[in-house]
Amino acid sequence: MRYSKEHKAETHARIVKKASVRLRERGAHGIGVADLMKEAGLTHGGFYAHFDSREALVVEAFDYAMDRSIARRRQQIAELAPEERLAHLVDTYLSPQHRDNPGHGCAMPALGAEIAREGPKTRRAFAAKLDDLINMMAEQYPGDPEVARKQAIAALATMMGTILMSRIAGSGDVSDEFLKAGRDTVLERAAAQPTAKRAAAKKAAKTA
Amino acid sequence: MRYSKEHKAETHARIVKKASVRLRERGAHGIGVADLMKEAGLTHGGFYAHFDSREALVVEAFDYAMDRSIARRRQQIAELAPEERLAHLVDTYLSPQHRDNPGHGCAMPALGAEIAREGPKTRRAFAAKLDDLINMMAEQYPGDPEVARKQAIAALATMMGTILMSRIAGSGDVSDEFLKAGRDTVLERAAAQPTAKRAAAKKAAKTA
DNA sequence: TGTACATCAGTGAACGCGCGTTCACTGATGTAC
DNA sequence: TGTACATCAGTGAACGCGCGTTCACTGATGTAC
Repeated sequence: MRYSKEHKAETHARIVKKASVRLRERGAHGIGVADLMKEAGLTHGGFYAHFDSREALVVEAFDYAMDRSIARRRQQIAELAPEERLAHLVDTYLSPQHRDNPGHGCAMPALGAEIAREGPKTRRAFAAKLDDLINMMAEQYPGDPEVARKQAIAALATMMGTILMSRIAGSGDVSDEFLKAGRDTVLERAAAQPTAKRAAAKKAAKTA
Repeated sequence: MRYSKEHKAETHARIVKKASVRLRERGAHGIGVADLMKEAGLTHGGFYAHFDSREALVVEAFDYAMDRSIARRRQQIAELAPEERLAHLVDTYLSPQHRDNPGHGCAMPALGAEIAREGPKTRRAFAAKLDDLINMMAEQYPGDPEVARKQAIAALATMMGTILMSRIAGSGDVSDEFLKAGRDTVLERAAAQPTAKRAAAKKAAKTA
């Protein structure tokens, strides 16, 4: 072989990584193969030595983006006390930094609508990553796992919707107001959720 | 003139109306000028007698979509008792029908991410429609207008995020679970919100 | 160890296609006389 | 009222451009002898 064993894998990874940023910034249709390759320091012709099609790269880049952001969040909260973790997740997700840097943020609010229009096969791959995200979030809610899952789903929906709205609003006062409303609401709801503990107690009593 | 006075306006409106459906279905980049015109029963050449550019139509079609869905919702709730209105809005927004028919649904979860990437001028037009939506929603929350606005923002964020997630998940059990989690959460928050009345009372006492 | 050959990641020109936009033209109807 | 002209919404061919994809080629390096 021309290059060392890992060379191709490294190049491949570099393309995916750069693409994952640009796709979140510009959308799934917002950037071309030639630009994507130039971003990785290559010319467009070599693209098909790495990917079957442009679409295949989009899927890979999305998966990478989701895996990376979930892993990074897990690392961050691992250092915190359990009761501080949810607040950390919510505060960082609904921060001006996240709003203003879609390229390094959650791929769901950035690409979700475009993903929802893809075929079932592609959508299933994306739904699996959404499930990973829900699971990470559900772990932060104490009590009955079913209730925790429901809370996690609603919390994530609120977070994604808030980021979407705040990005439409730009980055002024109204946009900040949206972020604050989202943060407060998700955290107040987590704090004031009596059903979680009650349901857990009920379930424990039943199974005992 | 060749045609009756209102003829051009009618044609213009027909193009906008059809475009508003297709754009929500396929995304802002998902359909071309020629298809859009064919949809309205015309050929592509006539397009520029009605719009300065493709982009101009996208903005008009989005505005139309938002105005229409807000007006329709207002009509629907006008016939209901005030205490039933919020539940009606939430239930119809988070219904399988809405999830499965983006073409006739809310333009925010369908096009929001693409809109957020446009220039400030375009985005401001869209932000204005988002504000209309927030105002309509806030009217359904009793009590202090500031608190109502905050609740409306969080409720809408949850609703948009839920629709986004449910569309990614497709239309199976998991997707239905998302819709239910969103519905329950928004309505429980509204029911269990003590701050609204307290704040309103406090404000009333202050201004009196 | 040194040499000839095989491999294949990456290059850059080229292709085909679709899309936004332009433009000369049409022809039905309103208007002026 | 009837006739000639002006208007302009709509037509369809054409243009230019960018994009995804293909392909013949390159040349550095691994491998076989």
